Amino acid sequence: MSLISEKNAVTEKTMTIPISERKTLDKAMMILSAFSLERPEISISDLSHELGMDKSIVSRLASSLRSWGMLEKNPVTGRLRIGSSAMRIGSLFSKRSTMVEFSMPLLADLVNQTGHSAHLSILDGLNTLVVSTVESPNSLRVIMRVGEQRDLHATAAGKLFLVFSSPSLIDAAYKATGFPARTPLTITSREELQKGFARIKKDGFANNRGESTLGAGAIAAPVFDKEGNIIAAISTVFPLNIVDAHRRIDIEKNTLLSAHRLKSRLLESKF
Amino acid sequence: MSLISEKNAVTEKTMTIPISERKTLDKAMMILSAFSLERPEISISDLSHELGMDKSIVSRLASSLRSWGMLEKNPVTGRLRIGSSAMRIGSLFSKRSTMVEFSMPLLADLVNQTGHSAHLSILDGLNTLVVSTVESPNSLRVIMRVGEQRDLHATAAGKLFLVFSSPSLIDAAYKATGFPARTPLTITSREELQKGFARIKKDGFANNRGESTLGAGAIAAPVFDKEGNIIAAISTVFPLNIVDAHRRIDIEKNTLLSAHRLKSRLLESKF
DNA sequence: AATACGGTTGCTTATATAGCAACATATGTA
DNA sequence: TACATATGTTGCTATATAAGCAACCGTATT
Repeated sequence: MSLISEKNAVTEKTMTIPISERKTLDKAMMILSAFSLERPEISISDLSHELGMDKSIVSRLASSLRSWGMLEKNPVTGRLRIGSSAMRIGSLFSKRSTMVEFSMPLLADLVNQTGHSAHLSILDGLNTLVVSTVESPNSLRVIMRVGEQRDLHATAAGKLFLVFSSPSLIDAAYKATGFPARTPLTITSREELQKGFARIKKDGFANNRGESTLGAGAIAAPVFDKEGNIIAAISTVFPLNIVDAHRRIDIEKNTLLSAHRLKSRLLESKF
Repeated sequence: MSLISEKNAVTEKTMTIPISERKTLDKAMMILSAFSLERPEISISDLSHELGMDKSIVSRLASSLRSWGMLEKNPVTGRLRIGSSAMRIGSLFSKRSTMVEFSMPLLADLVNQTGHSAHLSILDGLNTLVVSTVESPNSLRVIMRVGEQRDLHATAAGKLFLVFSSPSLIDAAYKATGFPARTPLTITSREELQKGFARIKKDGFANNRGESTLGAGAIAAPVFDKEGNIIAAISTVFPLNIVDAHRRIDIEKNTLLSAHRLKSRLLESKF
């Protein structure tokens, strides 16, 4: 169920791709898509129940996927999990991998300076996609994982994409899902959201104060290519209650600086 | 051609998985596997020629894979490349993603201290697999990419797995492919390779001096879990001609330290 | 304008797969 | 020990599905 809707979501996002008609492949993709950060391991039975496929189908598809290294069996639990080939292939995701590598030391520096976790996101359809993270050594930290998809309307990085990329993006996002409330603080009105855009343009960075997760704040700065298009966003995320106005300014400054540095590093390479 | 052999290689590695009989899925996997760091973008025609499939098949499979976000079209060149879903799914590769995140700031520190690139590898079948890298800001540096697979016999990290994991590993690796020479300096004799193992056990780290790439050296230190099994290796890689004995000792010390720190961080979390 | 090339689509036949049931294996229970 | 339950694998056949061909479209090249 949820998988089918996810698939449709992808289709919606890209807009131009016809509904897939490769049923076998679709089933295999449903299996792969069933895994998530929350559920990294699933048994064949569970898959067959949840996806509404016969056990035998799941078993045979899983066997094929295993032979390709896309899935593997946890030798302890006997359940399926994502395999190394998936990682190897996934790591090829566009030339963006270059950007990920360049961002790593910059994010690490940023984390050292602010004491908070930092991550790099890109625009992926109608969501942001976390492509690189460095965790704060602090025990009190906000955790983000590579591969996570987040809202455009309720995150600092997302707002940057709404502000700095095509104006049709906000239309498309609004039409697709509206702006659902993730917390009581989420800005769910399109007008109110757009009211904040002038400030973001002026400042050159965006804010999030508990709009996505209660108690968590973020400051994000855009990374532009040489044509001035936004290609990514660097965010610093932190618990709101330990960041006062003074620290906030420090975070803003350092996050902006990191974004500029990443831009420079990308420009000086052929990218 | 090469793809079929790669598939067989995977099958050989895991030993227990029957040859896949899902033809449609196999073709889709052949397509996905055709992409690599060297060839991140391929046209449908090229795929159809190289994989010996009809254009129409590749076109339709690619269309399905695109609808799932596993592939995308570069809007500029019109060619296919790996999509965001592949990255999202691939990032789930085992709980090892936890390890990757923990390793990031440690690797960044290591790079700052030594001035050379560092990476984290795991054992993946009969190869090492690079799961995390931080590049040196230095222009003279050895480049490694996440997702790269490397030899057990010709890399510093690989030797660690041969020494510290199951003794059957070296048998399996030798039987499968022998120890092919990657450079004139590669140790291709099993006896000679094993002669070095005592030293590695005593030192607690492994070396590579141009055995994998001429002019490139590496020092790798093992990361153990609480049972004492090797679960990963941290390597520092560098151009041999700019590292004298003194700097080498510095690299050894810092690489070992990073590995110990990663172990500690993993132990203090539930991992 | 003509040609070549890359990509997509319609159609039909051959075949690969879905679904069932039987079997196998592991785990739990009386 | 035997019985019961749950999970995973395999054999079989009807039928849904994909392969292969050719036609077609669009774009670049001459």
